[in-house]
Amino acid sequence: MPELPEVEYTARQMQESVVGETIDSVSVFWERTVSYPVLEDFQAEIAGRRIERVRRRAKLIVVDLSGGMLMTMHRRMTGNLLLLPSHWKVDTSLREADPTRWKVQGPRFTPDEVRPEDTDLLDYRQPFYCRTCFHFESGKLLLFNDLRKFGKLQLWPCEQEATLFAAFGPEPLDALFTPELLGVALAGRKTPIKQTLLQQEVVAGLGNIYADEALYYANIHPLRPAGSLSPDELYRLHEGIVAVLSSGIEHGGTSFSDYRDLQGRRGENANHLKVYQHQGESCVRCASPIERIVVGQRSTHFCPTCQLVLTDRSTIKAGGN
DNA sequence: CTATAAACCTGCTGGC
DNA sequence: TGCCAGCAGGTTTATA
Repeated sequence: MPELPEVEYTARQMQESVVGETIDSVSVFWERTVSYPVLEDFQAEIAGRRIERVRRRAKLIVVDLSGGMLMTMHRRMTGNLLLLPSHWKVDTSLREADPTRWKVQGPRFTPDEVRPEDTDLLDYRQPFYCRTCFHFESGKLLLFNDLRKFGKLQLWPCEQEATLFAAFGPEPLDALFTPELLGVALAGRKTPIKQTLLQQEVVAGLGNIYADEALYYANIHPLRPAGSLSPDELYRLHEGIVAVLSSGIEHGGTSFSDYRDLQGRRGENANHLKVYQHQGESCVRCASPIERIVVGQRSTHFCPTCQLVLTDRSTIKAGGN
């Protein structure tokens, strides 16, 4: 679920609220969440380090730590970060009381006393799939929650950064990302544009939701061969990518099911999507029913009228929107 | 190299 | 009501 806007929004919240915190220790409740280095080294190496900066690259949250290390956090499908105030404590009693439930749901967290600022957090008093808990010296807790356990945490020396990010394409919200650069990345590719946009080496950070929305914005059919786009279509697609990602960040991300922000709140961007999960509803531009097909094993939503297959709409005079 | 499928996990939905 | 197959926003790895 978390694509660029959700990761960017959370990284900005972390930059606001956890810079300066020192990590005292890390509790790991699902070992495979830590994918590098081995668990014992991860825990030993990260203890005592101070958080100096939090940023984003592609769909990774990057936490710069004192002493020349960085931690990457990838949320995959259902991963979320949650910051708990210092009067909240972890309760691991379920581990012995109900091992089966513990393995699936993880620990629970409870406040010493309920304070006014806890309003959005009260639902979290039941276990909610916490996989890793960072204990700060201030007493605050940073949780990595992940229902499906696909998310990954890694700790690397800063010198490794270039290698870690080598396979990522351009950042779509960076000024260096232009229609021309997009054209170069897509040139010669015969696979459907929808599939190609999901490849992180082409553009970093797009996922299934925003790829569909960007193609709708640009009036491009998802099955168009990626290398067949005209200069005008590349211009519109570039514009669409920037527009839908910016909108996603502005509205705090898209919360269809699992995504929550650092304070446990939902994002509002689902209210601003035009085609994703709108199959059968009327296109807001032409009123045709939105269709859903499968492209490269992924659900794909589009307007069959606005996004004409294998047609460059720039050649059609004064199109209907 | 491309392309498709399977794997990693749990919860939810829809069909029977 | 109950059970089970199938599906979900991501990425990597294997197989053809």
